[in-house]
Amino acid sequence: MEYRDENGLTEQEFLERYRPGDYARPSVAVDMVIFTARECQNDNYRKLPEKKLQILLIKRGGHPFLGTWALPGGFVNPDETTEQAARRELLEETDVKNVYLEQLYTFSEPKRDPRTWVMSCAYMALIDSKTVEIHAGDDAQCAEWFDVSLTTEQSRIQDLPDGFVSVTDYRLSLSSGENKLSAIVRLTKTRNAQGADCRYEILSGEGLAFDHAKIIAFAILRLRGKVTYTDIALNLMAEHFTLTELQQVYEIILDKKLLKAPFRRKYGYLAKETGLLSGEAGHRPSKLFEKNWIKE
Amino acid sequence: MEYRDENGLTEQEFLERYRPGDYARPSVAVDMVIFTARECQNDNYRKLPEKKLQILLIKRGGHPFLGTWALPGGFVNPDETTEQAARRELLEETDVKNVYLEQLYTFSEPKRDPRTWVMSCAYMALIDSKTVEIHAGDDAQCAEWFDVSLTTEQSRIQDLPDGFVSVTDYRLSLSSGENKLSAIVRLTKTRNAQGADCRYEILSGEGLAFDHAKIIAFAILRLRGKVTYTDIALNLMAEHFTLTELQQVYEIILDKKLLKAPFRRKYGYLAKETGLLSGEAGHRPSKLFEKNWIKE
DNA sequence: AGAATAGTGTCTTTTAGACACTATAGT
DNA sequence: ACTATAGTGTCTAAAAGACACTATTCT
Repeated sequence: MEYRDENGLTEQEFLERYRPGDYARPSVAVDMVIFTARECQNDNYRKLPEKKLQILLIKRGGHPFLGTWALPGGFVNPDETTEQAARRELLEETDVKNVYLEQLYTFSEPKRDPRTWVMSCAYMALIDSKTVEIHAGDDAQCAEWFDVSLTTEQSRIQDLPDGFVSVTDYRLSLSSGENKLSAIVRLTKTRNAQGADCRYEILSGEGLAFDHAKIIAFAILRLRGKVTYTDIALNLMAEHFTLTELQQVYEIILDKKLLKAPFRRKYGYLAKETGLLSGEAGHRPSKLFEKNWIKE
Repeated sequence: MEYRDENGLTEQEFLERYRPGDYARPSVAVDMVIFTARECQNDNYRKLPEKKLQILLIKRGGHPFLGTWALPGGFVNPDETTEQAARRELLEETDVKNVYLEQLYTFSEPKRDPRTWVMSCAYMALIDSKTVEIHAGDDAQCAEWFDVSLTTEQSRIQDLPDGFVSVTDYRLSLSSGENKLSAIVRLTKTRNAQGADCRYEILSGEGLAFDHAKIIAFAILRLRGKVTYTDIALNLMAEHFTLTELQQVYEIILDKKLLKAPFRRKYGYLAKETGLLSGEAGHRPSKLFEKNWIKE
């Protein structure tokens, strides 16, 4: 292109002369909500182990929010995309190289970090619990898997002349042995002629750093939303799995029981028979399947 | 909180002494894909006006990409969220204050802007074409509404031992009178044990600045995905509308014809009767409806 | 034998798709 | 009367929900 601008410069010349201005720039971090579905121990040899939805949190070893728990993450370098930064951090924190990674949302409240202007590009990662090991990172005292649940505490809808406002308070609960964290995250949806809006706020919560309660709630709602119409749940499964295990994963994500027969009719196509059988349980063995990704 | 860190500082003391380090920081911009559904003129007095899906583009008046067309947008200030920045820019560019605004994705390829490290937090805005006026912004020569379409040019799926790779080439076409822009955007989806990935690249394209072809394609695919299971399309409607108009909006978003009766059964609940009737067309008048937002 | 899970059959209800029909204002 | 759209009825096929039934392994 040989256009010249009002100073008579070509693009090449312009770029050679270009100096970044003095505009303020934010730091940009990535924060990761790393989900896994882990089996708990069981007393009864006959019963199947229960599954729990878990996320990885790191205890902060420095200010701010010293002593509280935070999502794994770090700053983005100038030579990488946010996704590359997320993968790099994931590799530092865990030993997992290949995972499902999805960008969620960029949180940009100017005061979300008390130090300075920091935006957070949040990612959701899904990994098979069997392939993970935790590495304690540099700036972390320790990393722990927390059982996580998000339940509706209260929900109100108010009609407007030409729309409505709905306010839902979610309780986010996290627990790992002795450590129990909890927060209330409010989602306010407004819809009328004056526009459409969707706002998250943290009403209360102890023990979680920054706005991470908001990010976790956002991630769970996204996961819940996508699980029924995508194959996203397969990313939480091991190489071989039973249909009951797949159903358990759906149940912990959706936080409700499902009926067996309709579940298998609806989602059975996500699993491909391998000919293998599970065994050594106090009951009939089940077929082992492998992932059958939806091709599109 | 009265925890002290390894230097014996409380959080308060730490923050007072905190100086931002010398880490490189990106500039962060917002770019907006502003959709509207506009009626075209018609020759036959009997026929209904056709609707077109349009987006707003601005002709660049300076380097880089001088003379090409770009999405409206601008840099985020330190005292605002990306969403506030998007609303501010929207108000500068058009006179629209209240719109549906949804964050799409943060594009962060280090070289996406030839000047310097600039991330773009992309937003999608939906507005009723009847309420918009265009203001030419400061740095813009002119702003125009472009008819937009995204069609599949080619699609290939290759099986992997434990998954697949799918490659879809989309043709993005934009036109506004004499101005015709076109680009091919490739979406590569990989899914196997080595991870799950979804990557957009611009294969070819003239006349669109930066990576904006990618952003526009992303926005259209998001809009298409959401229109069938949300009330998002209502944001493109005027205060009063007919069911046929609503169906037209679905058709231009999905880029296919729909049957009338099933459409009305499925989406009729999005419209609330007003008792009003349209008239002065060469055929039977139709009921005028108002928006009936889904409450949840 | 009995417990616990694996896996299937079938009924009902709901929803989607296809198409045909009737209704009505304006020229 | 004719045109183009408005609006409805109905048939079929597919999908979702509920529940009951049979099958199988290990202690």
